[in-house]
Amino acid sequence: MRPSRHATLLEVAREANASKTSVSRYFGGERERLSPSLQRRIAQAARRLDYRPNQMARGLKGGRSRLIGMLVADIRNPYSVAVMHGVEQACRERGYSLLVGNTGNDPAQERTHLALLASYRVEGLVINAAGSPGRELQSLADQGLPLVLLDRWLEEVEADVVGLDNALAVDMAIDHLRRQGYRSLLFLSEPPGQASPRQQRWQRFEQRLAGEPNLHGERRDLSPGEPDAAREILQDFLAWAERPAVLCANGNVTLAATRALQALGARLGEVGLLGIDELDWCELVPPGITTLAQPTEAIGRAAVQQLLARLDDGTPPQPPRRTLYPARLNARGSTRLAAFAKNHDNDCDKEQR
Amino acid sequence: MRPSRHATLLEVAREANASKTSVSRYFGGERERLSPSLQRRIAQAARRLDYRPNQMARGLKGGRSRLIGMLVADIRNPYSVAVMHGVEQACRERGYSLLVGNTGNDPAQERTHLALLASYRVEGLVINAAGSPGRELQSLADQGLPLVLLDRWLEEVEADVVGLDNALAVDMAIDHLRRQGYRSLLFLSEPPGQASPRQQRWQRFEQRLAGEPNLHGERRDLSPGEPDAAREILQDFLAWAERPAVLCANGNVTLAATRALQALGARLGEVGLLGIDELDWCELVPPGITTLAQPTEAIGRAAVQQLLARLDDGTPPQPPRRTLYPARLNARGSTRLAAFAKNHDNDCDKEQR
DNA sequence: TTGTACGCGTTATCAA
DNA sequence: TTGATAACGCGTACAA
Repeated sequence: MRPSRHATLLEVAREANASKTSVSRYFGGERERLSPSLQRRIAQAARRLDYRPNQMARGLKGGRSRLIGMLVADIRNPYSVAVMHGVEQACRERGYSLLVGNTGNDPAQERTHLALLASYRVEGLVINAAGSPGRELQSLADQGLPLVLLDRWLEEVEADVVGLDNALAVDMAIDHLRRQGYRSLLFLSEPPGQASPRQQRWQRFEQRLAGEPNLHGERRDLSPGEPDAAREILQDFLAWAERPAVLCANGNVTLAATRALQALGARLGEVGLLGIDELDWCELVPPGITTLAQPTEAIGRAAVQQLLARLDDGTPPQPPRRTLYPARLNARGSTRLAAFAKNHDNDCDKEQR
Repeated sequence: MRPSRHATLLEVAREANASKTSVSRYFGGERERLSPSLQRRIAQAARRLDYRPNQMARGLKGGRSRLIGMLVADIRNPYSVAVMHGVEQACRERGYSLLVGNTGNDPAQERTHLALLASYRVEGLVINAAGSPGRELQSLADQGLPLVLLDRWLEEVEADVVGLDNALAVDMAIDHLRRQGYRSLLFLSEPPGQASPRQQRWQRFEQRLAGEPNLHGERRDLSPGEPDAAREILQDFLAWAERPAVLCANGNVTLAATRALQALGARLGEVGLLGIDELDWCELVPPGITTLAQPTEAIGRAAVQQLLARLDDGTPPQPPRRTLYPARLNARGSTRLAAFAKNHDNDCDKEQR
């Protein structure tokens, strides 16, 4: 049997002894306009032939594909998946389907996928971009395709942005660590590259530490090529740091840092550890790893909402809009320095809940 | 600007002073048949108008949507995501795009999504089903739509199956635990319900233990409703069991069991712990959790390959085919009873590598 | 090598 | 309330 032999609108019409138009109306949500008997005939015929409207043909005629496209930088990243979950839900609720492309952080694949999604005439695009196919994106935006950038954003593209309030998150992290009594902060990140959230987090960190004479801070990057880099960096850091704590810029870094600290035999808490991004295992590794959780699902839903708002909007294009969400602090054992209080005189501020 | 104003084939043809046919050929992969000058003219015109072929119209004409549909039971399950990654890669490599639906283990949503995917005329369907929309699936299969069932399978549906060799996996688990010196085995699972892999794993477990007089085994189910169930079950188990080990039927269970064991203050290794499904954190929780990893990416790729094989196949329908992959054992500290050898006389067999 | 004409399955417009 | 007909954007015989 070849790919599929589907019944068509016309066949249903014939079977029901009705016209194409009536059948179209029946399935197009205008049943009320048909007489009960006609409705019954069509319903029966459609059931007999196992008819399903062809969304492709629909899209062709009406220009509405009912498709939302999503570009994901790394589908194996729990953050991306969590957001995708929100996107998918919101889409379904509003009657859209989701066409996803995983780009594996490869700009070339990003372009390919972008072209592909465009060719399916998606009505909106949610993008978690790796490289910056800025030109391609802008060209799509110019054609009137609503765009939402997730988390990372590109200055050169005119699009809405939805993501985490990175400055606030870093503030929360620093405040928490300071209150817990840590004094030396290591900001551990992957190379910022083009990825704006990493840059923002680092910038805020730098900025905040300039205003905190009691805190010492530095930043180190984890290049993906060198698996042992984390251990060496942390070894250096622990060698001189007093009341040290590590602030991990994302989930990957938290994983690497946790491994490295374990390899070094460090005790979590005595060495502070706080990660941005919440992960399943964070409360599992004793004594629990403190995290700043992103409201991933809300972010995903907000992205779709933005998209559809633009679609429905008849007014001239609004200026790009930024929707930023606050992180939520999950305080756990890895930042409970007090548990190790020994020779430190008691100069930690109180943790306020 | 309304949704999009796209250039059409016809406009390009006019702009290039050529015919529709030539432009169609240019983009349909028959450039060689056009004279160099014509090619140039078309290329330029297309670029000027930022033309992109409309995949919808293409699909309409040729009956080839170039779309593969995938139904995922739970998109936040790392196993599902890992397989999806393989599926997506394989699709892209063969020029297909992936339309995904997350069903959240809800049969109703499953049906909805199925209808949706069908309406986009996907050329094949990869299904990780929760409930069993058997009738709907069979009806799609009858229409000639190639189906691949992932992991869980439905007896009543005539479709290919790709997944883990569950019997072999359980064998590997039991052999490993026995060799390490464990004698009391607890098979911890979510309620099997319709999900065939859980049933298979449990059946094999039962079967194997019947033939092992030295081993004692039992099974308990973790109902999702009661978060503390795991702790109680394990407490009971540890109260009587000698050289106890827990075999977790999937990643979720491993997570719950690990939490519960920690809450009970049990030491991993002294109490054996082996999970089916590999997860990021498994090597992180000291002393490392032993797992049986599924070759998720291979499974995803195999699913697509099956699908496309059926598509290309002109011969009459072959009987459904099962492709089963072996698991890979990651032996870690959580099953190293030897580390706790004290009063046990040394009757553990040697672990063979 | 290039162009003409028709049909894919659907919706929109208009007329009955 | 119903039906006929013309698009939608593209592929493909077939003819030139």
